[in-house]
Amino acid sequence: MPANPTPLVNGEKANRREQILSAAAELFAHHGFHGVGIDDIGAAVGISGPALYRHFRSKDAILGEMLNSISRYLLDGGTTWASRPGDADDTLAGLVAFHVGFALAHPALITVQERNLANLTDADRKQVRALQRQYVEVWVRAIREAIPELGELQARSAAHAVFGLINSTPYNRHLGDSELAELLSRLALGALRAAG
Amino acid sequence: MPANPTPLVNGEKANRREQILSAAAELFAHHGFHGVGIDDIGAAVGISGPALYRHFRSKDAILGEMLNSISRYLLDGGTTWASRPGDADDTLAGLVAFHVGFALAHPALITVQERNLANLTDADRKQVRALQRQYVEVWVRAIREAIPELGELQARSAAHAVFGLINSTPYNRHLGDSELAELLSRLALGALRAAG
DNA sequence: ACTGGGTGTTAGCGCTCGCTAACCTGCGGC
DNA sequence: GCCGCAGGTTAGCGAGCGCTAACACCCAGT
Repeated sequence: MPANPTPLVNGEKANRREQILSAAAELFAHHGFHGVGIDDIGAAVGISGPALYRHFRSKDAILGEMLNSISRYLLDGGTTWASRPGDADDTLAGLVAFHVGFALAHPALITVQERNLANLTDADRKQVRALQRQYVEVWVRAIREAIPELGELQARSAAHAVFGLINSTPYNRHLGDSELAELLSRLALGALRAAG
Repeated sequence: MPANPTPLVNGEKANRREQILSAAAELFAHHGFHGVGIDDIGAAVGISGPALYRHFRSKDAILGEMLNSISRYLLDGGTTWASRPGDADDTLAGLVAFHVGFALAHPALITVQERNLANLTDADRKQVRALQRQYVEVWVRAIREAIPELGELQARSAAHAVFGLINSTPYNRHLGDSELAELLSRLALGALRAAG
């Protein structure tokens, strides 16, 4: 896990840019990119409308920076966990726990990343897609080492399926955080084990 | 499974309304509700713009009818499978297979239903939510009968997680349909079995 | 033959949106 | 004590949106 990587939105004593990103994430998650106006985002951080342009070049740039930093965070964390010493099962369990932790801590970011890729600038989308592809590759390698009977394509499909499973956190607010984390991890690992 | 329930979008020899719903589903899935204009939808079925209002009262009505029919189809199918005679494991496997089949046949509808609930009219959203809640309940009951050591809340969370898993079909186009169906079913059942 | 409903067209209204322009204010550094 | 800039304000532009109005056409039924 990155040591102190741009705090990745926590809404507390963040500076303006981070405040804006945090508020925008929540709004985009609820209403979709096109459903949120520049004025809405401004209002959510106590300034009004065009003041945002002191901090971001455009509305697209807000989404771009948001998705880029999410993808980079996941890739960095995933890479770190994947390169830890330990056997294949532990590595996979570590990856699962890492992803579950993120999805639990930032359901809004999960939602935005899943829904708003298409609203990115071409350049931003290319970057984000590249990062996401690398993250998937990390998972594919880890899965195939832990469950060798899976082929490349099966492992990739399984990875996407497990992302879908874990990324259900936005719809999953009935259980306490730690109990949900436990459950999701068990479901994810159980699914993968059953794939072999 | 409903006998011959409004064909639920297949784009072939459907009548105008169904053609429109099918095209709109694809567009909404790719660009989001607000990212698609009335003219885009018209163009996709070979008519232009305002002609849509001969078939739907408003753009919101298109989305409303789309999500309503999806939810109703799932609930009907789920209820049918759940009330089949057979032991709890078979029932659960049937539900999984039913949902997998739908997600494979209609990835665009899956995407739209996941992303665009918030863009519905208040009245439509209430209806759709009610149908979805009932569908979840069907699953919760089936899960708890097959895996009695799960509590109500755990079963509900597991249901949402499995939906996320199966609904990964839009990102999952590398494997052939039947192989993917097989894999997703195994993953889903494996996850649930591991939850106990 | 005529009529009328069903289905299409184009023009254009009114509104909202992203963004820019022009201006104001508070404050740290010389 | 003044300057300059960071960060805020309001007014308003141009474009695009959903939707309506007004009109045209085809064809089935009498």
